[in-house]
Amino acid sequence: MKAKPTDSELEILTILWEKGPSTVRDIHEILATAKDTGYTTTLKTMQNMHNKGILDRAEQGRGHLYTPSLSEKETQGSLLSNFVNATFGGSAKKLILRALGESNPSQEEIKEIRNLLNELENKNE
Amino acid sequence: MKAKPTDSELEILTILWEKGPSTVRDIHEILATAKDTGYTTTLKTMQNMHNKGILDRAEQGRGHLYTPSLSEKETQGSLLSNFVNATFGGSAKKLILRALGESNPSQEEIKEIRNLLNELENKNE
DNA sequence: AAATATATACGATTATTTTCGTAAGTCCAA
DNA sequence: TTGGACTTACGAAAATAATCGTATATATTT
Repeated sequence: MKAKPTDSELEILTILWEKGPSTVRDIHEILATAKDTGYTTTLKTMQNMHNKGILDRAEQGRGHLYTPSLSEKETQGSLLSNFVNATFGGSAKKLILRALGESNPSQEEIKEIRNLLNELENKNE
Repeated sequence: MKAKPTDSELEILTILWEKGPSTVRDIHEILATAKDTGYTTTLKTMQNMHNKGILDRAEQGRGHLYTPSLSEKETQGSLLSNFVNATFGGSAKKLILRALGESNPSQEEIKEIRNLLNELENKNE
């Protein structure tokens, strides 16, 4: 029953997925290359996330080391399911067809998707 | 440069996509079956959407008839692109693989997706 | 015509999100 | 041992979203 991250929180999660357990300083330095924001803003947001149960933290020297309390996959899955319901009336097929149509998948990517389709088909037998 | 709809606004857009041009009353009656909310709340939200340029409206009798100012497809496309960037680091492939893995596509749906993959492949030649 | 029903407009309240200033503690170096 | 660099905690302001009450106008019914 974890809370859904806000947009700002998701930015931080994305960095944590990429970099692994990090301090506020670590996150802030990366965040600050992309947008103009103060250190205490990043700190506060991460504290909020910790209070909501979105991030775990451990003592490390003077400060803390933060990690997401759910895995990248779990969080993406829950956001995806939410998004499909809200935007595509719950139809994953519609979302997939639209995403395929609008992205420009390479031959390699098309192959990967085909492979997964084959697997899914076999599972259904 | 249209504003991104909020969650509440998206609920209303979804009904408009389904029902076509509607009055506040029309929308509210449908909304009220799914959640406990007051008429003036629905009215205010639709007025906000009109002010933001998300909805157009025309006089009809005493009241107004509202229509989305962008098509269902345009809005879904823009929300999708936003979501892929924020949640899947911009990788449509990742989103598609995840959506396929977590939904349970029927044989029929798998077929449709394969067809689209074939089309895309031919286009790239 | 008077009462009733229905529509909009508007402002106010509450909740949530985003932002940051300031205080206070800790560590290290001059 | 004093001062700077860095940390967290806390609170509050500012921005955005969601909710609804009340006033007003217009139509419908009796």
